[in-house]
Amino acid sequence: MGYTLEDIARMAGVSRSTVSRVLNNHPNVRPEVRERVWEVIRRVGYQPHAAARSLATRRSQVLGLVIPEAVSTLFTDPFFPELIRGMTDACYARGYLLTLALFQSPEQGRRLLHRLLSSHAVDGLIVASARLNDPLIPRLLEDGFPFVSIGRHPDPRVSFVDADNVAGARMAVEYLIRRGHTRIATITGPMDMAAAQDRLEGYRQALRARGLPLDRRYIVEGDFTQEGGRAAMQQLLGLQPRPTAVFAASDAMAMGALKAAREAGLRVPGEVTVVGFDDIPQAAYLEPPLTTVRQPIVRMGALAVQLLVEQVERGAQPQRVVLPVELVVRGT
Amino acid sequence: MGYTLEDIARMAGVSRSTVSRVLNNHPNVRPEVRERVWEVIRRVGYQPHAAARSLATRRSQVLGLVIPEAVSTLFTDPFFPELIRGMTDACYARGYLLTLALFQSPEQGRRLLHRLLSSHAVDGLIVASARLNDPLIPRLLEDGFPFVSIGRHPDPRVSFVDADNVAGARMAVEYLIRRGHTRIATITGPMDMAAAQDRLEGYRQALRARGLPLDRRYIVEGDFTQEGGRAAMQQLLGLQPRPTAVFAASDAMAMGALKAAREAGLRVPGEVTVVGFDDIPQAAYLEPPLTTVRQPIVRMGALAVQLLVEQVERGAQPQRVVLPVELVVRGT
DNA sequence: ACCTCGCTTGGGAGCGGTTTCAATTGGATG
DNA sequence: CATCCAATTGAAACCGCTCCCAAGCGAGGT
Repeated sequence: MGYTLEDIARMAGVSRSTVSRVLNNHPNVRPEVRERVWEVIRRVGYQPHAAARSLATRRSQVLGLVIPEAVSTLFTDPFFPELIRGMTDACYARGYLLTLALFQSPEQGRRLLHRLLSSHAVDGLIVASARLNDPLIPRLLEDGFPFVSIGRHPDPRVSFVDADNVAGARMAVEYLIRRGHTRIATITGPMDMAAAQDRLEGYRQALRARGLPLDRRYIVEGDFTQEGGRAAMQQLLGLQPRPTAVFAASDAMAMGALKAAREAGLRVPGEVTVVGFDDIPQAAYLEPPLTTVRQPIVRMGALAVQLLVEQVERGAQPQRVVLPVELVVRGT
Repeated sequence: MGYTLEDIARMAGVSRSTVSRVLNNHPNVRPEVRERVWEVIRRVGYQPHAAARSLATRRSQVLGLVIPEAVSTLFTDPFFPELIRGMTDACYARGYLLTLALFQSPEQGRRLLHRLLSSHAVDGLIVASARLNDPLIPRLLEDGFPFVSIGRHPDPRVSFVDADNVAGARMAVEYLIRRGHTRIATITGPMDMAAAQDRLEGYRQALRARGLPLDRRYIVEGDFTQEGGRAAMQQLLGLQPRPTAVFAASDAMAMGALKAAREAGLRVPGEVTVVGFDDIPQAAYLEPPLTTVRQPIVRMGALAVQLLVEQVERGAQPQRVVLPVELVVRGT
């Protein structure tokens, strides 16, 4: 606790500069000196002072995870913990730390963001699934600040990592079609989120590909929450003819839909079938177990960190990565 | 982007020192000068360079949230997001940032912790519900490093914030007793966690207080997960006489228990009643809605930050806070 | 034997703040 | 009007690291 470069240098009988070179793997150090210095470093468990190093390198070795207020209500989704797991591991492996920027209001968001950026507290940001019209992203672009978005963004300057939501939704709906359903409804997410748009697009593509009619009334907007799914399902159950299957754009909404169906006295499955999206842990435990679409969330987090670090350290160009998803067929 | 103290000083026609004094609210600055300096600071949106300040003050203004590997499997619980919400807000309000230390293995944990501590990257840590025998806490104590535990710890030198698990469990079991149950079983958490011990203790107290017998076979250890709850319930259902009610020490386990009961062909409620603990969002949506115990998680997070900051900034003595919980009676 | 050149090494100037200390100022006091 | 003291201000040292630059060194070439 409390050694400095100077101390290590003295103990190893060299200068501060040499110890610094050893620490940073500079080539021009005689091997035996290098070893002698490492010896001392290991022995006393020396770690360079983060702030001092940041000050000199103009790098904080910290990344930030931004969760805008618009999605912070979804924060209790298991999506975020998994994302964070993927991100922290990738960060630590590269010598970075991960800090949280959780906004509860636009005002708080603006203030915190300003502080974060202009105090040089973070080298780059990962923005978790903002709404498409969130002012956050234009602002970061304007500032030229390195960031990666989780979830696609139309602007070509934006790096992002996304799951193939279109394909996932298509697979889910095709599955329903193969099971013989023809009156298939969907409960979408908030339509200002890319994931919601893409899942709806996948639904449309699947119907079109099989030549099924597209009934506007069968498309109801939800908000990715259980309660929203329930409300949307109640609306669907009032239709004539009633849909026999529903593709919910999230498992939470699928659970709400199931509840609504049961409350209406319908047998599930039997009179109505529901599939979801996300593969949250509960999905397997529902009665009946939910067929759903699994995204590689941990990988997405890790990849986002990788892209961001490349951007920060080597000024890499914007990259757009879409990862494949997987249909998980269960009881329904 | 990129003003320094020097720049501000020049623009305001004063010296670096004076600007520093203004920023840090030192008393001895003439009011008109102070105002003139603030003027400039606001106009250009100046923020001091975090690393430079840290280097000089020997404070990073960053707190860390440690999630030991033992509980990182529970990370998908809604418990953590809520805790984090409470913590981030409290941090921002005090000018701190929150960084994550998520361990996936003891080895990774040790390394990261060493790096965190000796690089002065964080001023203090909040340790999320470690197991009682986790070597983490003795180590922090030995280093004299400021930290607060979420969940009680026997060592008197440890500051902690905890929910009143004993009372919560007692309330849940008393509720079952009032409903006329006499054969009440419990599914506990891992017994090396304080919360699990305390909830079991509450169960015991309730039975004892009402003069009900304590049947060892009615106490089965789970692991706080849904699957663990299911397995434990299967064991309970094999007993003669079968318990008519079960207190599960977590909602996740309660859900697993419900599933096991249904798989065994039992009516719920009716042939068996289940209550839980935690009040996770799904609890209200179960069929039937789950009676459970709610902890003030957000407040716990905020309070932990407050205690930690007092410890860091004013060297406050260890404090132990236990917050009241609330029984949420639902359908069961 | 002398010179060049490349590899090692150490010295020192920052990086952008805080804080000590001494100098200056202005008002109160005798 | 001279003296003293507190309030205000600026200069400079320092926090611990990186990196530029110049000096020292030995090897290879002539």
